[in-house]
Amino acid sequence: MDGCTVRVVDADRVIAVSERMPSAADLTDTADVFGLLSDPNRLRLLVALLDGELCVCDLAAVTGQSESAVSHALRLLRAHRIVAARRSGRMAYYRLEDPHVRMLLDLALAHTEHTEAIHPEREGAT
Amino acid sequence: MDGCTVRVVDADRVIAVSERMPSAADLTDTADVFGLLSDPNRLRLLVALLDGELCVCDLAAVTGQSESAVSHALRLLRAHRIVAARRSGRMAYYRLEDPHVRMLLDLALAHTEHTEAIHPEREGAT
DNA sequence: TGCTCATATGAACAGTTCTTCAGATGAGAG
DNA sequence: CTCTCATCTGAAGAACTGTTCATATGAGCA
Repeated sequence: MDGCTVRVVDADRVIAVSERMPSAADLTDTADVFGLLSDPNRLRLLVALLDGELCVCDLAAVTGQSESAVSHALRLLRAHRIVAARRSGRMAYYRLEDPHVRMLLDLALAHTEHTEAIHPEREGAT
Repeated sequence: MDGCTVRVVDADRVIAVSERMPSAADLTDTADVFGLLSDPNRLRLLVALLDGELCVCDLAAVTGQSESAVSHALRLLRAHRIVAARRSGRMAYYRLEDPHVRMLLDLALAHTEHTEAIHPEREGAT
C-alpha cells in the first residue's frame, strides 16, 4: 500500500484523516452522482424536471437537444434512480425522483448564481 | 433552431420551464463544479482537506495516490479556486477554500451513507 | 391488419479526461 | 556553488463519455 515512495510529514494527521475517510464504495458512489450532474445537458433536463414531470419531446424542446440524446440521458439517470418514468399510451413522462439530487441541484445553482457576481473572471483564463 | 423535429405536447409548461432555465453560463459553470467532484480521487483529496490543511505528500499518503497525480489534481482544483495553497519553504500546504463546495461535499456524503442503507444494491456491487 | 407516431436502443465516432513518466523548478543544507 | 528534496509541469497513451445515425419496439388509430 505505501512504504515505498510515500513520505509523510504529519503522521498523526494522516492517520486521523485516513480513519475519517469514507469507504471506497461511498466515495465512488458519491463521485458517480456528481458525475451524473456534471454534464450541462443532463443538468438542463434535471432543472426542467424540478417543476414537475415532462414528456420526452417536451424535455427535448426545453433543453434544445435531440430526442435521442434526451432518451439516452434519461436512461442513464433512470438507471441511477435519479428520475422515474410514468407511461401513458405512447408517451413517457419523467419526473425527478431523488430528493437528495434535488437538494444538490438547488444548492449548486443558487451558489453558482451568487458566485458569478463575486468571481467575474472564471475558468478559461488562468 | 427548432420547428423541424421538435414536437411539443404541453406548450405552456415548455415556455414556463424554458423561462426558469438558468443561463447557459450558469449551467456550464455548475456542471463544471460537479465535474470536479466526480472523480473518486479528487473527492478523497477534498474530504481529506475538510479537517484542515495538509501538504502534498501527506495528501498522497492519505488518498493513496502518487504525488504527481495529487499535484495534477490539486492544480485543477486550484485553478477553479476550490483549494488554495500556502507555501512554507519547499512544502506546499493545501486547504479547502470554497465553502460552497464544502457544503456540497457534506450534503452528498451524508446522503450517500444514508442512501446505501436504503438501496443496498446500487451500481457495481457491494 | 397495417400504418404512424413517441420513445428506446445499439454501434460508432469524436472529444475529453486520467494516469504515468520524465524532467523542470526552486528552496534549504552543507 | 552544488546537491538534495518537495513539488510542479508537459507530453503521451489509455479509458471513458456524449452525440449521432439508423433502426427497433410497441401503442393507438383507421
